[in-house]
Amino acid sequence: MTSLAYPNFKTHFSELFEQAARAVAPTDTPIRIELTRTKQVNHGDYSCNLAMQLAKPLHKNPREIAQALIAALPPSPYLERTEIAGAGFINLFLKNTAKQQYLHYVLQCKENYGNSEFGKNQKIQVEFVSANPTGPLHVGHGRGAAFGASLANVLTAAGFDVSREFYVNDAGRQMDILTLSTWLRYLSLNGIDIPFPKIAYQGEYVKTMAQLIHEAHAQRYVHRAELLLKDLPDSARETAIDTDESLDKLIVNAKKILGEDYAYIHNFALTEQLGDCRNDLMEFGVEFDVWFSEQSLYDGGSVARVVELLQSKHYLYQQDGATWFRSTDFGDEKDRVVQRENGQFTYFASDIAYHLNKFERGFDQVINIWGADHHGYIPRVKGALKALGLNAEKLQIALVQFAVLYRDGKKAPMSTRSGEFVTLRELREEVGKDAARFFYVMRKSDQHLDFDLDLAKSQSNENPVYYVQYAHARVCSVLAQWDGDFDEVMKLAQADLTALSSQTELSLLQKLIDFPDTVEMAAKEFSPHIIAFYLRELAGEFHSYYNSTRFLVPEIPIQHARLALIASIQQVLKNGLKLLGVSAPDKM
RNA sequence: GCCCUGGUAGCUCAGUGGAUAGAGCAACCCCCUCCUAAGGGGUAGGUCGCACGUUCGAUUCGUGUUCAGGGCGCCA
Repeated sequence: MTSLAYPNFKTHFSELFEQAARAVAPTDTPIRIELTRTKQVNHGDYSCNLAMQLAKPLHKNPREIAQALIAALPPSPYLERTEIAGAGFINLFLKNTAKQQYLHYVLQCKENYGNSEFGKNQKIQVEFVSANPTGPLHVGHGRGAAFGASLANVLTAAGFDVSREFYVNDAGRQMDILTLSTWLRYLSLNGIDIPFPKIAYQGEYVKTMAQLIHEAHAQRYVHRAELLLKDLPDSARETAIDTDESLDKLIVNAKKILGEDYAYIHNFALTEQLGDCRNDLMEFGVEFDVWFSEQSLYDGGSVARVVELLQSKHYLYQQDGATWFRSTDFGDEKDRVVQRENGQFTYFASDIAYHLNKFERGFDQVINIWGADHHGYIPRVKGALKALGLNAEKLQIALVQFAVLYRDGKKAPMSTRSGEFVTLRELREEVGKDAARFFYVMRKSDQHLDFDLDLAKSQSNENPVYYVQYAHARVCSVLAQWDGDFDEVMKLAQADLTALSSQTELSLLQKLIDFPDTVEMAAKEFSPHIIAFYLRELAGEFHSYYNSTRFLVPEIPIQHARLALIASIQQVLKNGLKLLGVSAPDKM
């Protein structure tokens, strides 16, 4: 192998076929070079269907075309032979030496192996989680977090310039309800008891915040109950409020009574909850580059401005006192309100401003990760972008289905009512970060996920997380027992590798070669689960190898060659697990 | 009613316009004087929901149909 600037074999062969096609077919023939990995060993390593594609435009027998293509194929130092098979497949057989020498490349790249230039450094934003900071994250948010973080890692590895963003809904009515809830709990601590509204935040964490405020400021925010209940029906003194209308009145009264103190409680609750959320996510291995405040869009006038902009483009109209956006012009089912009768902008309005802001920041691509229950929201947001004259294609929405927890074979309740929901923190405490991260991305994101808590906790061969991690630990253990030092492991990159010639070894080599393509595929398809499946397959082949073959054999060339192979496997397992946010332990 | 998803082995799920449709679990049989058995080997298990169409070729694409889950607020 003269050039150690190791190519991606798929790309390399694609280029050769491109040239061959030009020699065989007229230049204006539309061609799509498709190289796929074969499933069966006797079909070689890669397969190309070009001859069958060309059969129609060239009016020739595919096998005949295949022969012509092979004749026109420029020579490659990595290619052992080609074969025409079946209806006209061209099967490519890699040289064993090409596969063996490839290990040098893997060991040189180390933690960078698997990375590619696929994304061409394009700026891409991934916005995910973006949960209301009104309480702890629950297991539904967990899936969005695990998916988004893994996707962002995969995109980074595939050569994109990724920015991870959390949109903080710090402006809406939900924050007002949290503020009110906190204050009511605080009043209760001070002996002023008003029946706690059924639709306010019930969780214990609200009481905790109230306690903290009480400890820091004693009676400073105490006011008479009569003032708070002004304009509300007399029944509110005895029975808890359960309508949105009454709750809104309470909020209005609270703002009036507290004046500037309202902002204090609001900010206190926001800071507490956001801090808790950030902390929770950090412990889950999920971090963000940007925390974007919704309130800032109001403060800076962006929301009002974007509404005016739509107005000037005649996409808005008045009806029933509200201002509507003509989203039906862009394929939505109905028009949507941007400004309510009471003058307040809707969440949709700030969302338009937010998306405009994203586009103004110059991303080549913007990805929103939403819960699947938001799918009906897509046409109106894209519609708004089109109305603003922006390229809505740049925005892609990845929908994540909910996860359903199973315990003892039965659904675990996941209600958000009355504060009794399973939090992400509880899940992490129960099954651990690694199992949670892995299980969340084991399935395609747009599929329902059955999360088996017992399986995730089990320390057995049934647990796929341990299966992969164990493969890594096993390699570590072998390398630890080898009486060479760490520098010698590096020197393995110089080992003579021709000893790696068994079917199992060649298959493992090919599996390692596949890793960058797998990462690229996962990035292209927004599908980190592909990495999880890949890792399980690689671990499986390794375990099988481990059981069939001894590595620490007396013959040094064989020993070094095998150690180079398992060291490479170790590296790829580690790199892959890192993409998923799962640790690669040395010992288990 | 309209709009999304999905229906693949007993269960949970991958997969692809192509060559004999895969994995894990469960079931059954086997393997530790041997680098971690949290492992491995083997057996068995399928009309890829149903029908029609496009194609040289469909489990994959399209249409219809059926079943299941979700979504359709001046909520976020």
